[in-house]
Amino acid sequence: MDELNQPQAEAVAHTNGPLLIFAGAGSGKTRTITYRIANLLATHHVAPYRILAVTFTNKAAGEMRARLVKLAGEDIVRDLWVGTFHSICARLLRRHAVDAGLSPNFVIYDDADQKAVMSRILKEQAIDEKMYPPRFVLSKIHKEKQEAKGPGESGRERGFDPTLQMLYEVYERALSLANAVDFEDLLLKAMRLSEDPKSGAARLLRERFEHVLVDEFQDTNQVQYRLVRALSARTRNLCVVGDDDQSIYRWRGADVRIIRGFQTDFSDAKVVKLEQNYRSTANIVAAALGVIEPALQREPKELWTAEGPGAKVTVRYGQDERDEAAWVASAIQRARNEGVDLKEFAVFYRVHAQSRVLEEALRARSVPYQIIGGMKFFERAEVKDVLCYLRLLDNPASDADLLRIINVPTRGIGGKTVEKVLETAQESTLSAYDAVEACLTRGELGSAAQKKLAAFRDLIEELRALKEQLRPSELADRVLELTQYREVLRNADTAESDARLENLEELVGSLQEYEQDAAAVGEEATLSGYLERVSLVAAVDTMRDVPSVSLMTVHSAKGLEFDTVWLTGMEEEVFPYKGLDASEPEELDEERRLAYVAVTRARQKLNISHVGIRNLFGQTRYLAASRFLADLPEAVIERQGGFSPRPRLGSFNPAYPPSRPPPASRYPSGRPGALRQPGERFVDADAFDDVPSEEGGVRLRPGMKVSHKRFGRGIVEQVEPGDNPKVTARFPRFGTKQILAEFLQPG
DNA sequence: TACAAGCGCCTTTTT
DNA sequence: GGCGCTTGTA
Repeated sequence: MDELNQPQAEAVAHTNGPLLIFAGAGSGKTRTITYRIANLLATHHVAPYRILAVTFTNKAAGEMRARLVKLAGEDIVRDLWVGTFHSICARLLRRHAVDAGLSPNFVIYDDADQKAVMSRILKEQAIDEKMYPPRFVLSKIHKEKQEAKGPGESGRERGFDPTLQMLYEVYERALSLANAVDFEDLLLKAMRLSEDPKSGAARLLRERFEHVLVDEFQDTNQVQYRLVRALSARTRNLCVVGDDDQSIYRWRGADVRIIRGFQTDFSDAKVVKLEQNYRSTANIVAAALGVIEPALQREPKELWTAEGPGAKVTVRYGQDERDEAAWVASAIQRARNEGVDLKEFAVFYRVHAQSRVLEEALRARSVPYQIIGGMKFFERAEVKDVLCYLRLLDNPASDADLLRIINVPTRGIGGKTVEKVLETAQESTLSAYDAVEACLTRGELGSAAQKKLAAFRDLIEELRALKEQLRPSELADRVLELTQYREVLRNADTAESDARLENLEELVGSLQEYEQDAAAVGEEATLSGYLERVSLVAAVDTMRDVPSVSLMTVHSAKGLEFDTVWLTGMEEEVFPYKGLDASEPEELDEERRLAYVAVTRARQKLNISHVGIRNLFGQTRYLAASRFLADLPEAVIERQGGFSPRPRLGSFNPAYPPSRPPPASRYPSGRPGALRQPGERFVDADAFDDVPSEEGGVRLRPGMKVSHKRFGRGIVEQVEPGDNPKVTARFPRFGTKQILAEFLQPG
């Protein structure tokens, strides 16, 4: 215990009653929590299954477990409850499903599933999607759920018109019929269950835990707060750890006032402040404080460090995003040539859309990188398809899954037939799958449709029978066989269909891995268990421990640290992000906190960059330096490439003109079609020299990478010259296609 | 019914 | 620049 400083030791030793730990960035928070738990286990002999520790990501949970194994031993750690809010809630709900109004095999609908459900509802209710975009409706509903408001409780005074009200009700009914929950439901249902004064299950829950610990407490929402309060109500041993300066999930319902008001709710709470930073150099800490201090509201505290100043923070002004990417990538390449481990490098940006240019620059220099977030493995079309089969087998009531795979791979069941099935489901309040059966019995379909639908029903029934006898991974394998998914891809026989096949084999592999994990902790490997695990992976959970640079959004970077960090895109409208509501100063504060999180991730060296012109979302914009840069203390920074504090909109700062005007192709909206003449930019029919043309366009030839609006990236196989050149190209998700060259972009 | 093409829409951050 | 819905054709 003598390795801990004074406040850390206090936080470990205070084992009775509410405890609030304000843990500044880099103040040894994880270490403190780990020691605290170890102390509870070893000194106070608390049974491990009576300790609940909530972390923000599965990765953080894994790391905490790993540390505890060293301190307390594997056998003990196995019985601890460690996990994210969502995974803990899912676990509790499976145990007490009936009390929560679910069956234990409930399915978790992700964003795409939820949107599909809502789109269908809008169609059924004949509501114009333009007036009520599914995403908008869902965001309204989620907001209600985050504040524990049911469909009956969101009146007009909360900005809920009767239509929204109705949609909320119908959506809830649809999920309930499908035995499905969304992310908010996991929390809300667990909270309702644990608060229920009458239910026996609730009493069990409330008596279950002796100690409850919550990490990243500044990012909890009302429902999560009520849940942990209920779970710790008996002993009041609730330990919360967080830093209000790092609260960055307001848009997801997180309420920074919860941590700030904790002492009001628990007037006897012991408060400990960890303010010594052990992570970063003094210059970086000074930069971080410069960024956070102007925030309107903060809990009073001061981060300090005993470290030396270290290198200055580099602030670089660049011409455009390509220039920025080249700067980042070549610096990383140099460091790599000197033998530095790329694992210690990270590049941050505000939005995912900024990653592409960085990727290209890194790839051009053969620098290995990994992108955290963006398109996940489990969101790939073929992987999601097979998961939907598995989900349907696990829970046939799940309409969203049935609708996705009823004609995948294509088996001749068209829109008409599906419509008929849905009508039947609607009329008789059946699940879509039951409605399939009903349609077949009634025999109102044409004979071809009847036959095909019956074949589908037989397929699902056969698989359902197999489900009882096989392990999940074996079942997945049978799905690939019996649906002919594998066969269809094999027949396509392109490099890309091979890639899809590989993804599917990887999916089967991930099921096997799950079975091994389950065996290791002595649990039964169930399909539900696997599907739940897949639904609740965070972006950082997929981060691999390999020697490569990590690219991620600042949000994903929370809780991580690296020796060297590049913080890119520090411009007004990008960071702070433009869509901010000017009437809400709290939103600007949150952007500021986000910048603070970014800066405090770096241990040794921080590089910040901003540019004058940026292409984002297909628009070219002239950007001023982020206001947050002006808050960096001049003494700790060194500038490169000059500085443009506030260029006027639409003009360059005369001191730093770009060396060449942006190419015309950068103005898609201003000059549509200027470079879009078929044959001019993309294809030269008679000469296949790979000489880039003046405009930066490239001639197409076999073997070249191209991208298509719908099919994504692919490879050119053949080019058919002519006035209207045609190209045969292969696309990973769609196979080989013949496409007019004008619809292809190189790269 | 399947597929290619056309068109309009959006566009933060994520469990 | 990407996605999903609609339209036209085989």
